[in-house]
Amino acid sequence: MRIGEIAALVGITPRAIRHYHHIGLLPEPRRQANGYRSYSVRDAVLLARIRRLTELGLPLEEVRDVLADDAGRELAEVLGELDADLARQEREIQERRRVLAALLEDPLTPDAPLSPALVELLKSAPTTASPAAAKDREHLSLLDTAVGGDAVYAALRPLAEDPAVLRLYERLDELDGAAADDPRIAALADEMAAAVPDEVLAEIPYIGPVATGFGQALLADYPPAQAEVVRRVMQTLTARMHRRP
Amino acid sequence: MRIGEIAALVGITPRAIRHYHHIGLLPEPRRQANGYRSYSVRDAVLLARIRRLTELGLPLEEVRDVLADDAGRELAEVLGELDADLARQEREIQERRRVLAALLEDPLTPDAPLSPALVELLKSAPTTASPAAAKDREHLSLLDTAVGGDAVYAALRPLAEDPAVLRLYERLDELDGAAADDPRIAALADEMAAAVPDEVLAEIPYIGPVATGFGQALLADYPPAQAEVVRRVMQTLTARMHRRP
DNA sequence: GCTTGACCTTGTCGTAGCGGCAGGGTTTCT
DNA sequence: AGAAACCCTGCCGCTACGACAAGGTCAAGC
Repeated sequence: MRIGEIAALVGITPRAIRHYHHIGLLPEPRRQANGYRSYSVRDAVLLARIRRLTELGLPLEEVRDVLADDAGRELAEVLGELDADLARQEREIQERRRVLAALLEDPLTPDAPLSPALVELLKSAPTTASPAAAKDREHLSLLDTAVGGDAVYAALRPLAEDPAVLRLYERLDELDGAAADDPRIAALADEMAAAVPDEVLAEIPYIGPVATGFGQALLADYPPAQAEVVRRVMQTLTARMHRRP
Repeated sequence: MRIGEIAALVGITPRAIRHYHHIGLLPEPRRQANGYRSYSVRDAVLLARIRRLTELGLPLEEVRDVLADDAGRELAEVLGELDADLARQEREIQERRRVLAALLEDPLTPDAPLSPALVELLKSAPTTASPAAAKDREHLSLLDTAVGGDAVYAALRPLAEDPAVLRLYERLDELDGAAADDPRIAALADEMAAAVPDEVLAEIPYIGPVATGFGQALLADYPPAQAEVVRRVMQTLTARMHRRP
């Protein structure tokens, strides 16, 4: 038999057969005078076994082991491991589909998939057009992957629902074009820091000193006066975290 | 932030981030004087979205589309397709596990995974030490992948259960070292061909002329006298297939 | 001041299982 | 005799990075 013939017989492609030769899964058959590979029925039987094993999802390397070892016990063991692996994959897929279903069911799906707990929190917050509030929501989506966990969101809920917080955001917005020594900065920073309850701080691992890379990056994201407010708030909060370990 | 910092923040590796830059999924940030990449909070938010999307199993190319398009509708569509894809994978895995369970349950599992129908057929056949019978069982395992289908095995069952067939195998075995013109050949070939019922021929697509690659390969698998028997049987059977289309 | 260790940089190779293509020879049908 | 349908070898491409290699940078400790 030539390669196309045996390939059609066992239902695989000639390319796959050559690949099996290449990796040593199937020995090269003898050649005809013209260089064509000449296959025997025994080759076909072997290829049929290979096909059935690979269709189960067995990697080629393990197929080789099974064919090499004078099978029996080896095969059952390998298939057992394969089943365990497939079971794991199945659980992973089901978990992902569970998350997906939750996302698709909620027509909100802002523009990024968020944890259900955070979606819940964002829903509970009053809507506002404040750019500062929008930016904070982005930071929350970062918190979602960086920290995660329902405890944070539970601690944040009173803050999110408090309409007074909106006024703080608006006052921050008003500092957009202001200078870094604007007189409104000190009071706003004090009030913002005071608005954050201890429970929230307890849930956030450790922001680190303001001079940290993340702190610098955060400040760089704001215009001067707002950055100064953020800097003071961070300083106050980290001091509070240190005082109450 | 430097790359290691932002990587730890969003829970991925620096290598992955560089990879995202390389494929254009995330734009390169500006560099510090020493050449280090300098990341902003916005980058972190983007990376967090990327991470959540990839964790769902979304390929990076589609993640790029979702981030590029001013999302909303696009996202839901992509996630819908993803869910359909995952559902398909889940079905495939379940099917494979179903087959695996059947194989593992049956302590027989000769040395290759066979279709349940074929296993059933082999069980129904009387055990024998005949080499010719063993070879035929290998050919059956080839038939399993080449043709498949319960109808073939149903048609073969009376043949498999017939103890008289064993005598035919034994007579074939006796021709092992014989010459190609042995006087026992003609009678044995006739009887073997006669033993194959029409129902079996009806289920086998078309063997093709004896001179075909497969026919040649099959004959090459037998010593001279046996090959001559097989050749005659094949000839008779193909003639019968032609007479009754 | 000098070393050590933990970072960062670029680049290349490897992964599983083939598909696709290039560039060439063979056989077979018309 | 030309075209279609085979066959050959060999190399690139795919996913989503991990694992090097070979070097530059920076803070801390001796």
